[in-house]
Amino acid sequence: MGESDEAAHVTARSRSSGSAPFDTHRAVTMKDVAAAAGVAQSTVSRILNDAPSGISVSAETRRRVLAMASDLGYRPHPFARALRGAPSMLLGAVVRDITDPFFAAAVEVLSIEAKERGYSLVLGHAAAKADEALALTAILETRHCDAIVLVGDFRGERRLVEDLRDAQIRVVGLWHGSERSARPFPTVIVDARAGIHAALKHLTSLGHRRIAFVGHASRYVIRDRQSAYQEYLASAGLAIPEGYIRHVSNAIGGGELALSALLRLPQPPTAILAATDFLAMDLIHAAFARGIPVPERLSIVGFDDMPFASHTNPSLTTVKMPIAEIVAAGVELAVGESDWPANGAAHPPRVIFQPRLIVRRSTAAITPAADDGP
Amino acid sequence: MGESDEAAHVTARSRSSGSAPFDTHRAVTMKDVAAAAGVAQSTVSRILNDAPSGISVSAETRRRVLAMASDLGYRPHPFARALRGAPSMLLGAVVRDITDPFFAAAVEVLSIEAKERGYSLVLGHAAAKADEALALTAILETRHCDAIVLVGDFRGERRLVEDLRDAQIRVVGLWHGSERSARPFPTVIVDARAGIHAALKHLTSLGHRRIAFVGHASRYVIRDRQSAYQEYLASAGLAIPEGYIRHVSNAIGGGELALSALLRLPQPPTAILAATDFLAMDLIHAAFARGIPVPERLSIVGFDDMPFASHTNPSLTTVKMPIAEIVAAGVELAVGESDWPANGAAHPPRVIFQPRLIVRRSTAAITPAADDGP
DNA sequence: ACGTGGACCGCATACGTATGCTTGGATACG
DNA sequence: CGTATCCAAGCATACGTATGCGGTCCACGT
Repeated sequence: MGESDEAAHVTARSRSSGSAPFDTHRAVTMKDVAAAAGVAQSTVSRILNDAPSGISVSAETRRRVLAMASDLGYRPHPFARALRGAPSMLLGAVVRDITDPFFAAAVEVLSIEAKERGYSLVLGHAAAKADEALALTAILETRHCDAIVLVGDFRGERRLVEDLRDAQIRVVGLWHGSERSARPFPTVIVDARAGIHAALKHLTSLGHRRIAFVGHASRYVIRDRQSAYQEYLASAGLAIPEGYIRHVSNAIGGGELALSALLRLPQPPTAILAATDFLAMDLIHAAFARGIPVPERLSIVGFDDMPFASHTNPSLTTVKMPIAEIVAAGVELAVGESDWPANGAAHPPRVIFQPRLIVRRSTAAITPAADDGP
Repeated sequence: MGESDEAAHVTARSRSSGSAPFDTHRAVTMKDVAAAAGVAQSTVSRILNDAPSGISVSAETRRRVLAMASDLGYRPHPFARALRGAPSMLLGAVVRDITDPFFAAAVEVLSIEAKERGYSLVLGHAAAKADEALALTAILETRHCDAIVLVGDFRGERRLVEDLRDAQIRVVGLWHGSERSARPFPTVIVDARAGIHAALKHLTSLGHRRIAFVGHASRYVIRDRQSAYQEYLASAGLAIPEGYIRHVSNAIGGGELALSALLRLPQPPTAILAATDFLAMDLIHAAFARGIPVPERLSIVGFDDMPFASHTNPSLTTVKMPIAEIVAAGVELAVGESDWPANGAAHPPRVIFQPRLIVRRSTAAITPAADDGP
């Protein structure tokens, strides 16, 4: 122990020269490279950046500088570059609720998509219950970024949206707003109405007439889905019995809550349209816990086609979000060669993708037994 | 159309003054604030930063400057600050495989934990099949960060680890390495051996004797779990029949592959230890598809306790990773007041957390029927 | 009246990089 | 031999901020 103790002291002393916590003896700069190669810093800069045009450097000098740069392990300092006006190659992402598996999946894709264009992703902060002040912080801190992409619907954060609209930076909203809502900046969305209608058409074609809706009412996106649900059933001439619309939180336990309420109804539904896959999964789990087989006595359809939707038991019939396409289009709008707003269009562009119904095993034709009520 | 067209032209012309894609008419700087308030830029800096000591500014000047700054909407320029040596408040995260739900969950927690300390998260790139060169890129691009945290085991990327060890920046590895492996930088890990042993003890106490292992062999972490599995069964005097260790990819379909191979064995297992919850879930799904009830005829235990583990059907018996604790400890090491390496310790610190067995419904006591083979 | 000190604030510089302008030298051309 | 031309590379500056240092003004003390 004594020996290692001594060694420790030596290490400690040899480290104590700097005030920085990590004793980072100044990274090597262009100046260092220049000095080592015996040229001016500007020359180093030109060589390393392969100056666009109008310059010229002798092959010998170039070789020497490159060798020195490599020897010394020179790395460009991104901040100094950005200070000169170069893009920071940082893409800010403000995500609605990062604990939501659906958004997590979106962020994954976003990360990959950004990478392919040479951008790194900066995760902004947007706590689920963020007050206005907190939301604002998200922008301030994201000011290093070349562009910001919103992941999720932020219509609820009016202040945030306004600040973003007025910000001197490109902003793109993914899943922000509906086809009918205003668009303060370019958005990429999905035609939720069409998706809901497809899901309901599927259920009615299986013979279902008593279809309930379970969702998280405090989110705009969910309200849109609910509207589409009501609209479709109305146009199909089907009544929505009282209590068939259940508002529960989009968290574990929400499904159980909704299901128990629905089962207490005089005429329980034979099918449930869940506003998200997460809720659908929770509903299936709750149903099994009560011994109600899905889909034999209760059909359940979700929305999103989140990563695990194909691996629940039973696998989930759902409406597939074209996540990859949406994110790709968003990134293109954010850091691609989009010509908005310079093209003089009256409104920011809005790209709308069509979702697709994925029929799996959580839905089945209605049976007499089910029709009697579970 | 004609009128809006004209308006469009006006817009286009009024926008065409700058070369920047977004015509960002130069953000307001301290100089602007200074000019507006009739003071020097340095004075503005002092006032806005509430100079630490030894200065003094008249209340009147301070008021005027603050008012001007607010009026003009001044925002500090993070790059310029960082150039002066201030921390960038950026925390780099290099994640093993962002498409893995377990890591996705870890990133979520990491994001929140970083936020609480005022840091933003920068997602580094580490494609699953990244070659050495690509891996290196991850650091270069992360150079803006104050610290880097590795999420996952990177023992396979030797070059990356070496570069990181020599880098002039704090690095922390989460889930990197085992209790016995070398540690090039501080790490926070979990005692996987203890976890595996607890899971196996649970299975043997339920009467299981024929226990298979399914995992993804190309990952170090999984190999550690496999070693622990072999070690325990050996010490318990249980043989591992040939073919009981199945190496499949940690992706959808891997479970089906492993299960079909196991069922073809002369003596199929009565229980399966899956190296990850993801695989366990896939195995359950595959079992149900074949009409094999879990846990009645086949017990399955996972590892990780990923977000959905409690909501599969049946819910998953698994070993719970203390994700929150691990991430918190990691962030503390990365950006907290850790005294390493200045404290002269011979090795970087290594924090080891204990996992905990969570018994749910995917495991059950062995039955005569199961013992006959599924 | 003259020095002294304190309160208040401006000047100048540095951080690392990119780039316009300039300079030195060599070569070519008249 | 003088001048125009071109290549190679250096000088200087700007980006936005933080800070050591120096300067001005006023009040006060002797």
